[in-house]
Amino acid sequence: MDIFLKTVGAINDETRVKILDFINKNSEVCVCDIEKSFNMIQSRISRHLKILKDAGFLKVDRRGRWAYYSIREPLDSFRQSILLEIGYLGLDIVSFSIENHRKQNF
Amino acid sequence: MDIFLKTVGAINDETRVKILDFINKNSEVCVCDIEKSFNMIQSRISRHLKILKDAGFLKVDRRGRWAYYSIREPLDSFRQSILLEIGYLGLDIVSFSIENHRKQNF
DNA sequence: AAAATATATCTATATATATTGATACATTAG
DNA sequence: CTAATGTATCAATATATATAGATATATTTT
Repeated sequence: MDIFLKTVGAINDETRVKILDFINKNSEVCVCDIEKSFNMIQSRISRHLKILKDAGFLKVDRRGRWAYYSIREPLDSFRQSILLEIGYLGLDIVSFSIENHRKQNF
Repeated sequence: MDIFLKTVGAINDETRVKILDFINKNSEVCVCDIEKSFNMIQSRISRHLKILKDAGFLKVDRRGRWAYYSIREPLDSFRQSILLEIGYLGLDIVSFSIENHRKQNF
């Protein structure tokens, strides 16, 4: 029950639903990408990312001074159905351009 | 987004998850059945049932002085996946005996 | 080493939600 | 009609969660 409620609690917030959808559509993003696209202060985003990660939706990969967040794989069918449902919401694609630091990594 | 958050908010509560599972396993129950099985005061149960109903999980059928709650049909695939996941939680089956007033209705 | 950058965490406060007890309303029994 | 029963709603309070701003930490650049 605790894990279920943690999972559900994580998506019971408009900001986190949008962030989750954003990451799902952009494969891998750093906190600063979200910060710029959502126009929110960084502490708020970090907090939401932690909640989504602890709920089993995200994984983090720290490279250099950046923390890259992406959808955790493999994802169980319940969380998959949640991502699918969020996809149906038709949330606006937030403008997002790959930063210079990332281009250098490719 | 509003409907999504209402749906998710409805299952973001241990009591409601248990009530939903109870109704799912018992097909159709009245408020008093839940009251007896869960040992909770009636106003609390009515409030939770309203939230679950407004979130699209339940339907009510008023017959006589009783309000019978059951899983709404048809249920979309997202809510179905939620019920399935709740079923996996293996919540204890709460003891439940059909009341006399219900036997008379059959 | 010092400054700059990216992210995480803490603290105080604001906002939302759950609970209880009281009360209202509707239906049925006497 | 009146009392009893089942359910819904309201008001006050308790508890949980979100937010902003401050601060901490870790990495990289100079």
